[in-house]
Amino acid sequence: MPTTPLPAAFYLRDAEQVARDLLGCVLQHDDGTHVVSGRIIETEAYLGPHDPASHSAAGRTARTWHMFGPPGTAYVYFIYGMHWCVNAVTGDDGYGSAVLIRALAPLKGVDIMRARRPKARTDATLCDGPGKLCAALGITRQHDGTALTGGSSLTIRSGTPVADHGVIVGPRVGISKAVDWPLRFRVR
DNA sequence: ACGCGGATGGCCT
DNA sequence: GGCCATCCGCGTA
Repeated sequence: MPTTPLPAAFYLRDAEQVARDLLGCVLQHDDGTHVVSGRIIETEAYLGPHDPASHSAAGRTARTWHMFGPPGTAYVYFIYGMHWCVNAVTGDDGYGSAVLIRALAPLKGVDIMRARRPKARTDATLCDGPGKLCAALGITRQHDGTALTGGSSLTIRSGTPVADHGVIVGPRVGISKAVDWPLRFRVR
């Protein structure tokens, strides 16, 4: 029996809670030829327009359009002229909160990941960064605005739950505002 | 084991 | 024009 994607109701909660609960779940890309997936081991919450570090703080622009979409939407953006990053939109449609997927532990299609990321020296470094995991899974602009809840090639599915004592909470990285807000979650 | 800087391009002011 | 929710390689220990 195939696993089923997490429903929209899962994402219709505070970004902080969704970020915590996404740990242990599985991000999967099935392009029709290959299935590539990984267990989510690091996330960051971006709370909404009132969060200075959130892309939604600048309002709904062409770039940030899908961050304001319905819960369970993929918000994929291009950064530093080189890298893609993927978020899961949370909260009410139009609100503008999301969870950045920061790292995975490879599960399926490791050989495909290695072909897509020939510079990775070990399996552990195939997906241990937001740009790396998008490269390894083949996530690009084509996934921006698609539903993670099914009907698209990119989905998030339930996995092995992570106990509270197995979660490390800390500040978000790579940002210049609200640098002390403890919204980064990582599997120990 | 760190720290630093170049790559590289879209978007907002 | 400047700023990025990054990655990689090279330098110094």
